[in-house]
Amino acid sequence: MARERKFSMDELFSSAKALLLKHGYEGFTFSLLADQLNVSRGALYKYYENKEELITDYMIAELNQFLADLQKIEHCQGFEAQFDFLMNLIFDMPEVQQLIKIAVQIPVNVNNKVRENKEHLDKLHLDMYKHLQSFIKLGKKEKNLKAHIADGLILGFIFQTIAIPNHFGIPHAEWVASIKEIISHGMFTNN
Amino acid sequence: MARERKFSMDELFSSAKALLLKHGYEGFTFSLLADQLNVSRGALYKYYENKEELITDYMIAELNQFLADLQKIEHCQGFEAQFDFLMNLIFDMPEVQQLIKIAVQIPVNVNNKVRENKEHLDKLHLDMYKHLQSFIKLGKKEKNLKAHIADGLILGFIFQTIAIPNHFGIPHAEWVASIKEIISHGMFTNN
DNA sequence: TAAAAAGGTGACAGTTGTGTCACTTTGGTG
DNA sequence: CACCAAAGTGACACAACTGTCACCTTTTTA
Repeated sequence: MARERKFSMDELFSSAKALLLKHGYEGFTFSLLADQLNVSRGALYKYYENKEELITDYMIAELNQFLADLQKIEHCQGFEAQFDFLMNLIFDMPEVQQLIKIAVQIPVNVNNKVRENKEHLDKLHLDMYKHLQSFIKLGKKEKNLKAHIADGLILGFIFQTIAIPNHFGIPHAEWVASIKEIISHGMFTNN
Repeated sequence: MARERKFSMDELFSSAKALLLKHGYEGFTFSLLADQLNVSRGALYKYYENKEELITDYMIAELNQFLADLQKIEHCQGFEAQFDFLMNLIFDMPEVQQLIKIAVQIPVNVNNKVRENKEHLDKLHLDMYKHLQSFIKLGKKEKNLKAHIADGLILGFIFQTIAIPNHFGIPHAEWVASIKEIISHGMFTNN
């Protein structure tokens, strides 16, 4: 029993995402977002008291989505298949790492809702790492991954590489294949 | 014939650097910088008309320093030595990549000085890539680097890896050694 | 069809950042 | 010592962002 909304939650989140990536946390404002959604600034305050609440709320949704996709890694049999699955997943959502970086900048002393959201985010982030850790463990057990390299570095390495800027416009397929090759066997020949 | 300055150019640059890395381009303000230097905001306007001029000026200095250090790569004989030199250099200046990213956000329509500075920055950035490109060429000639992987990806890969966050506090020496190993020969065993 | 509920608007006051400028402080030089 | 130039200060006017609120609009349902 109410009027129709001028924007959906999905539209709000995807606009927020674009603005966050473009302007960074401190450059993100309600004015920019309202303009993007063709709505008055005041309307946004019906849903969120301040930008910290809005951003954390959006990020929880984004990370939940990523985690849901990540769960499907269980359907892949064997390490090689799981490795391919993970690489493709990360290539499909290359912004996740950047967003996690932005999340760190959000101050928690704004109000209780923000503090709760931040804790929720931390929990999701930890969950993500636990899942990936078990993937790494499998890799080391199956003797595909070098055992002497720390788990945290292996994960960091994989996540970081998808953020390499493709300045020279190398075709996506070649780009992905080369990155997989370097991660797997390095950029040195065997002479 | 003048009064002594309350801050040196070096102090100004290193404060600017810290604030840029902490708050990002849009979060950087003259107020923050003035506070950091224990000086009034007005004093800064004696040197720069706006933050764009200041930031680009600082970045030119930073990139010049990096390029000067990079030139010394010529003193290293052979690809392996140059590779080690480059990795160590990049590990000593891990912020350079992040700063280049920030530089992209600076609008050029502020005034002519900013436009000139931005062009200068682009030139330096290009110089940097040219130097590194010749290093890559040497590597491919000596058959140490896989020839079928694009130069741009090899460089991007090396620069990107130094930005991997060391969340779990792995000791620096182990961290660096592992990264060199993965870049060189990958994270897979040879079974 | 009138009331209720939710969505939306524009204006207001407060805060923070910007750019400028008249003025003061400091230190070297004739 | 007087003066000059560079360095620094604080106040002013303006612009942008923030949070709130009275009021209007749209839709449902009793």
